[in-house]
Amino acid sequence: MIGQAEKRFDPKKVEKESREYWEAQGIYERAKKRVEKGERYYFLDGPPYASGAIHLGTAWNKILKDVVLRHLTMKGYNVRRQPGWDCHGLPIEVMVEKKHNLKNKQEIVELGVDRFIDECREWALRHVDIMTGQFRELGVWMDWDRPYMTLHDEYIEAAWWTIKKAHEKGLLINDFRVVTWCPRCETALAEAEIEYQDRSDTSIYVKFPLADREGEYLLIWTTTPWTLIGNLAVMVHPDFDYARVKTDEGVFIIAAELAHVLKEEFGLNYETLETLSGRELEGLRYTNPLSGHINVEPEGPAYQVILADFVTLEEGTGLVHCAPGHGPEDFEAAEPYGIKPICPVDEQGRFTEEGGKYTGLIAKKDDGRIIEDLQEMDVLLDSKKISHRYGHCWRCKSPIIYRSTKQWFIKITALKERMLEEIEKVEWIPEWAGSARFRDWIENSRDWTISRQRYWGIPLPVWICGGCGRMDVIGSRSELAERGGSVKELHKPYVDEVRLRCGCGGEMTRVPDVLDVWFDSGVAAWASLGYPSREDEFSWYPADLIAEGHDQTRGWFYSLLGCGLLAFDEIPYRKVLMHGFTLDEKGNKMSKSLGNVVTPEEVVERYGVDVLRFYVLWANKPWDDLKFSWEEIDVVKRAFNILWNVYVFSTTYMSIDAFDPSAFKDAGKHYKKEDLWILSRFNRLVKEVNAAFESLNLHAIPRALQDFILDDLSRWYIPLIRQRTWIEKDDPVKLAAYHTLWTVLRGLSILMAPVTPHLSEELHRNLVRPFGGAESVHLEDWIEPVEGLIDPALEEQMSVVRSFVEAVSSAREKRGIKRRWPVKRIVFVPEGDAGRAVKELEELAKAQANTPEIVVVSSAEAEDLQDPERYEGRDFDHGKVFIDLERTEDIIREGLSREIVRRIQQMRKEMDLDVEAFIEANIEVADPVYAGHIKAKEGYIAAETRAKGLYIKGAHKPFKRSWDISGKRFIISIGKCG
RNA sequence: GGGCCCGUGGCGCAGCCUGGUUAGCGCGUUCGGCUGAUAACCGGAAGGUCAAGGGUUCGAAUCCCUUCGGGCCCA
Repeated sequence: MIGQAEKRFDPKKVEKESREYWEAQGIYERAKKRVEKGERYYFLDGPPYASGAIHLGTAWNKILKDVVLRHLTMKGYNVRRQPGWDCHGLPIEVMVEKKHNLKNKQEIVELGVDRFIDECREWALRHVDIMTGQFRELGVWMDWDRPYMTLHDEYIEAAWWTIKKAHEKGLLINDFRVVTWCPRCETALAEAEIEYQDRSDTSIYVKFPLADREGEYLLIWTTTPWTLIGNLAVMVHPDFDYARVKTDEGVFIIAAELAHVLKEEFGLNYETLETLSGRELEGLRYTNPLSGHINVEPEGPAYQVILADFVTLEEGTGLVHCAPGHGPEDFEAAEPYGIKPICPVDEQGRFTEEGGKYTGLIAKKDDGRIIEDLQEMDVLLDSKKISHRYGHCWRCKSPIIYRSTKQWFIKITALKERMLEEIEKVEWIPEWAGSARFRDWIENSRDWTISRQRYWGIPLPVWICGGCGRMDVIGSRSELAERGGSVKELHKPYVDEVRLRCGCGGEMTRVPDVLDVWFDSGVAAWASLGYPSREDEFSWYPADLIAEGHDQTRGWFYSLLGCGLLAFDEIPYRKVLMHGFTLDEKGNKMSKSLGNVVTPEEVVERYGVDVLRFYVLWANKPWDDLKFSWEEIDVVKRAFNILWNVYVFSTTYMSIDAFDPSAFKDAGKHYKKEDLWILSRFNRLVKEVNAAFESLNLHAIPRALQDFILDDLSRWYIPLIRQRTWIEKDDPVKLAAYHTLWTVLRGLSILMAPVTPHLSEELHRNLVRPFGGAESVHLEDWIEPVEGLIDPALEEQMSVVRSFVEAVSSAREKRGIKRRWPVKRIVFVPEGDAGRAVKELEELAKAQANTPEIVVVSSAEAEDLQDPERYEGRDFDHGKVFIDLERTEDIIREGLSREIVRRIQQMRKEMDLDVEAFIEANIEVADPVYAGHIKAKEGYIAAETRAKGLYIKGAHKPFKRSWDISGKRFIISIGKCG
């Protein structure tokens, strides 16, 4: 039977009990078992990086996923919900390096690569455990004991197989490329691994002397002086105008539009000699003043003016220095001219032998030395500090440099058109995530450099023959074995020891690189299914849904797409829910340095998990950024409190009466208007919630729930049935109210289960489970609306009555008449159908307006109500109400007795009496007229307050209070009976 | 420089796709009320050029264009 709920909502207690119940009864496993024959639904979890603790953003991410998946499970889908972990890569390497205080790669080798790898693995696994615990604490239901991890051999094989596919398609290329490079980590970085931050650098204006014209110079500007060593050309825009200007420092060539800086910045007077288009400057030869100091001869027609469309007039001089070895755009601009890059900078950013005079200097760091030289050569026009955005390594924060190196890359640009076709097949939520944001990213995409010169990652499965140079790509462990290579595990350094025999008789060794971690996660759609090592789970493919933050546009959404095209010529997911970032209250990024970080743990500590879950859905649309606010979360908690109060109210009476919903068969016959109304509202809510789930407009779910619970259920329905709950015995009028309330609460427990799994379980445990319900709310069938119960006409009528009652309240307030005091009658001059609404629902309208009589009249008949002594009128949306102010003796007696009742109830409560306890009461008032009033209502007062004996001016009872009612002094005393 | 998102009372957000009542909700402010679901809650009031300008339309917060401001990503 239904038990009395705890008076106070204690989320932690509720959550602990629900959690323990699930554990003890294996509810998660049973929920999966229940739908194992259902239609399959492949959800693919984006693997969080196993580097540390979860934060609010990752919590939000998993909560969104959990809500959607719980709902699908209740709908009967056989949902795959395997969590994933991104375990390789530089961040973990950096952690281990820090632990051993390692400065560079050489020291890793000295420590031992095998040991280093072991520690990286250990680090990853430990953090997977920690983070798993944190996700579990959020009530997230996933297969925590069988996650996919990128470090498993089976997973690595899937990546190898995919690389092999790329090779077969001719898309795996090994060539020179200008790549972003971290000199500390000594590796290439992907675009996704670069963080842009403001930094201060020296920018310089340099004069490049023209070859055949004494005293005439190209004027260039740069923020990276060290790259001048690799300068091989100067770029101009073909369509811009360039001016030859005469100054005291010589003749300069500068963009016509920017010539004014000569005067403004350097105080040089100038005179324009002629204006030429960029096109006319093409081929003009010049001398790089530093070229004499270096020890490398450039290939091709270097040191000339070349054309490039991307030159702008935003800053500088409109002539851009071109170092093809140190800028991808420079590289591309120089290529058509046959100018080959030089790159006299090694992995650590140090100038090599080729750097001649500059050998040993550090790129970027030693800009000052180069500037000094330029000064000495009298080609430096100016230098100044500027602040600009510059790329930094995402892990160690070192400023990146560009180097031209031989790297392995996927020629993804060849697939651009296919990618654009494929994204059309996907349902994007919101729509613009695909059609605009992702499309734009793809259109601007470049080839994907997948090789990294590091240790902790998936080894590149490429072996090259030392003899003939033949290259083989190995697709699996078994293929490796067939070629005679056995290996303990597929990581470095073990896999590096494998030598293969080449057809030419030579020995093949592995390319020592590992893969970009984005490639790891890119293969997740089949790697997590164990494919191609095994095929037993592959029938799940492709993924029905992925859900990640908008940063993944350039990350996972993209790597999945790219790898999907390599492997299966298709996009490997069908639907994408893209969500936002979590920000602080002011909309700033949460960061340790700003001290504004809010952790999921502290929110849970203060409010409980269900409130957090509800809040992150409720606060805004999933795809907008979430500004976390303690005040807002407090609002959510208050709403929970109100729901809990409804629950307490319900169980208080249901438990006293031992209400059994399953025994009350013909409830329908006894339903009153308000019951039908709340059932109509409830079914409308079900429709709304279902539509919101369907479209993944997840914010609409908690908002609809909250509106229903607060506005319809707590503020209106409960007051309407309050009188009925006080009826003694098994009156069907009361039982019908219970039954209605029970039906709504049962439905709510199911509707809310995906969002607030713990609280729902508590409601379900007490109200539903004992009466033929499933053993957990999460084992219930999802709820569908009953269209026949939705009654728009009744809802409209009720809405009229609500505003009618509000208008009456407003009129009362104006005259200072409390709601407790009845008014003799109410005259209503309706507009439209409003009169009918009030008549149809007259009984409850009278009760709520507290009047024995409501008269509906035409506006003509209302003419004689203009007496302000007698009537107070009020306009509202549906007409005008007049309250009759006449205070008859009946009214005084009624109002007075209700005042007394309310005081006695208050005193009962202060004595902490049971709701059912009986009392004796004594009332004393000096005025005999008032004593008479009370005497007249004796029966009513006694019944309402459960008083067996009610005395007027009798002996005092133990608990005595003095009250002022309508200016009279009353002394009331009560005592518990027997 | 490019792409995208956001801009609605003091604050936080719905509504916009699919144009049509007096633009909703919560917080806050203020006044009042209620009291056996109340360490709660309820109601009234004040408070809005729907960022600005232009256009389409009988009608624009909603559709289109431009501008401004904020954010993210890219260059």
